Amino acid sequence: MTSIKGVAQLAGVSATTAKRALKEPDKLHPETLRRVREAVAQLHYEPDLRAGALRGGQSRTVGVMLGSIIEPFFAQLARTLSQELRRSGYNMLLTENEYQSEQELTELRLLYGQRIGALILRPGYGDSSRDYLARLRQRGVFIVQIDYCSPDAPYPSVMLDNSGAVREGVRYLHALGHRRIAATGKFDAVLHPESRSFTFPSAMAEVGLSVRPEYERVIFLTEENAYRYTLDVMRLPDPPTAIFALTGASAAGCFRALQELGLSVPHDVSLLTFDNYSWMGLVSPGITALEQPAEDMARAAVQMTLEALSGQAPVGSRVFPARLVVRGSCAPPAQTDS
Amino acid sequence: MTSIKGVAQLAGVSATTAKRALKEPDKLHPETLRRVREAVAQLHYEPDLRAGALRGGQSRTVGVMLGSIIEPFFAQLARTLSQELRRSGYNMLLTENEYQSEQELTELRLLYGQRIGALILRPGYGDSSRDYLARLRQRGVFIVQIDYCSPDAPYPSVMLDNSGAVREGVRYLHALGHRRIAATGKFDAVLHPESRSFTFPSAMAEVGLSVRPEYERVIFLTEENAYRYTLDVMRLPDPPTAIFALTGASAAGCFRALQELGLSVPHDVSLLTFDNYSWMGLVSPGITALEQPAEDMARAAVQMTLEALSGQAPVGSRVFPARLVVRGSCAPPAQTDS
DNA sequence: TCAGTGAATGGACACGTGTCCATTACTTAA
DNA sequence: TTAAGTAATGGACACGTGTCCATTCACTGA
Repeated sequence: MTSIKGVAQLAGVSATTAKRALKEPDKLHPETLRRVREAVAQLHYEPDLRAGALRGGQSRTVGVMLGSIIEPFFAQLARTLSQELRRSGYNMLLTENEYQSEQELTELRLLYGQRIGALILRPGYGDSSRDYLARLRQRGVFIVQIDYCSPDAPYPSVMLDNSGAVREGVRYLHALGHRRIAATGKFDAVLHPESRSFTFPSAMAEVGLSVRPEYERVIFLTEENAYRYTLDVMRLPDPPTAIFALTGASAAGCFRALQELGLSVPHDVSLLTFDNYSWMGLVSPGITALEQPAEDMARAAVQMTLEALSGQAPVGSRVFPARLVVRGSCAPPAQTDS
Repeated sequence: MTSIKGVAQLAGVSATTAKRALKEPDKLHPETLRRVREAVAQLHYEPDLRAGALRGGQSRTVGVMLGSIIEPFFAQLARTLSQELRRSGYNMLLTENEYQSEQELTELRLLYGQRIGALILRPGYGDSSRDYLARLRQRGVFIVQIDYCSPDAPYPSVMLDNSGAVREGVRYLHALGHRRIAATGKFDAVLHPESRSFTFPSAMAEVGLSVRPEYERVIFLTEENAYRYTLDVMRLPDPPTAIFALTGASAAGCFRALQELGLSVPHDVSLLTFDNYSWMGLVSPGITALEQPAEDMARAAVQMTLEALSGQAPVGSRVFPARLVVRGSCAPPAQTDS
């Protein structure tokens, strides 16, 4: 029983006075303050933040739900989110939905059991948790989306400029002379509702190209699926001269498939990817990548959260540009086609 | 105000009865049960777990402190720890100490503010948090160490068999014919107190070799330091014919340095590493690695935690063997030396 | 002298839950 | 018929904190 009462008893004051020694030391007589502080030190008293939150209605805990902790992009997000929240005295409760709204719903229940005051969310695909999120919001939980936005979700967001990045990538490959370009994954409202795959066809059209139907596959973006996809399209009669990996994880699958096929990058085929992971500088050739500013995005999300929790005016969404990191995996195609 | 009282009021029963509908439905009249359940559904009531923990003295939250979330090994640990704890109804509060006990102390204070019931800890280096950990333990917080043990820390642990793995690695390189072997980092009580670097000299002695003094550097294990270390030792008059990277992160630094020096692996120098990270299969040649069973270790730590929290007898520490994954980065040295 | 002021401190209550004991009504056995 | 037992339910209190109001006392100014 090392509560504020124990401290008060040892210092010979009331619980209220003891608490004031911690929160409003100015209002105390110096001698009283000294006695209370001595008691605190002697008992190593530390307040129970749960009890305070219970009474105050204010929660110092922020829930963070990401797609997959072991993805370097999300790991970096998690680290920066945690650091920034800590710096402001908040705790982070971290979970993952593995990109599925069913799992998200389960995890959200547990988060709300801890009465999180805000939620930083990379939404999963599907609408299983839509109603639950709306209820959370209605109960005062501030929600900000990061990295991906559910369709029609009425919450502010911190996003990469995915459309712009896809356009930049396509322009880059087009300028090198590529005409047959494949992207890992075709847009699909259920399995792959990302704006990257959504934008790809129009980005191609803007440079006067169209996506070959035989390159289009609806896949759930994992390394394994990207691996199989690459094997498939590279065995077509007219294989792509460039592959655009829409996530860092899928790039690993693409690269592995190209290695197994004995294809030389960038001589036989060019590879461009989202996310700048450290291994991309270690392989030969290095992979040219569209880097996401994960730390900046995390900081923005925390800032929006803190502002909302302190009752400030609602802030708008934020969009960050990608940065093209040129390495050696993209080059003009060996044989130009008409 | 969607508390149990609201539910009780709507169902026309007392708060006690409403609670029983959730915890001991057998003790209720079927009709009453139905009414309460209807009220729960209508209000979307979900209990505040903090309040329950406050009264019950029992915390359903486990603190997890790791070295660095963005290290794949720790990321994998975090994922499995989270999943296993969730499965048993526990929440995970995740933090990192960046290998330093000073930061660890700060984070521990915040964790204890949430009254964690147990702590799964990869300790940082130094003794800044030793007393605080002892106090936590005294207050009933179960503590289990994972991946690394502080010297003299009286807590159970879940460890890799680091000594055995180092011996296996050295024997493997020795059997290939290597005599000049360098390990990233010399043992140091402050900067690098790991048993891997501690064991390395005796493992060498067991196969009749000694560590060349000019290979020995005390370094804090980061990718950058391993990079510089490799540049240094490979420029010596008698450079090593094999480098033993003691962590996956340092392996990246070693590999980058070898690339920059224009050295061919394994022709000019062999590379063996701890941790089997996915990029190690993508580079050419693939890196031969001593894999840690991260998932098994996480499951063991959770099991020990749950047993301790349920008041069972204290369990002993557990040790897991490493698994040698042979790829292409180790081969006999080009020129044998006497 | 007295009302007014401000500093210093204490006490009661509320937050939402779990635990313990009390109460009511109804059934069963002697 | 009565005592005992059981099922079903309700009420009071405690956990550790924050908030609000009350109390005491000394000091100031008219």
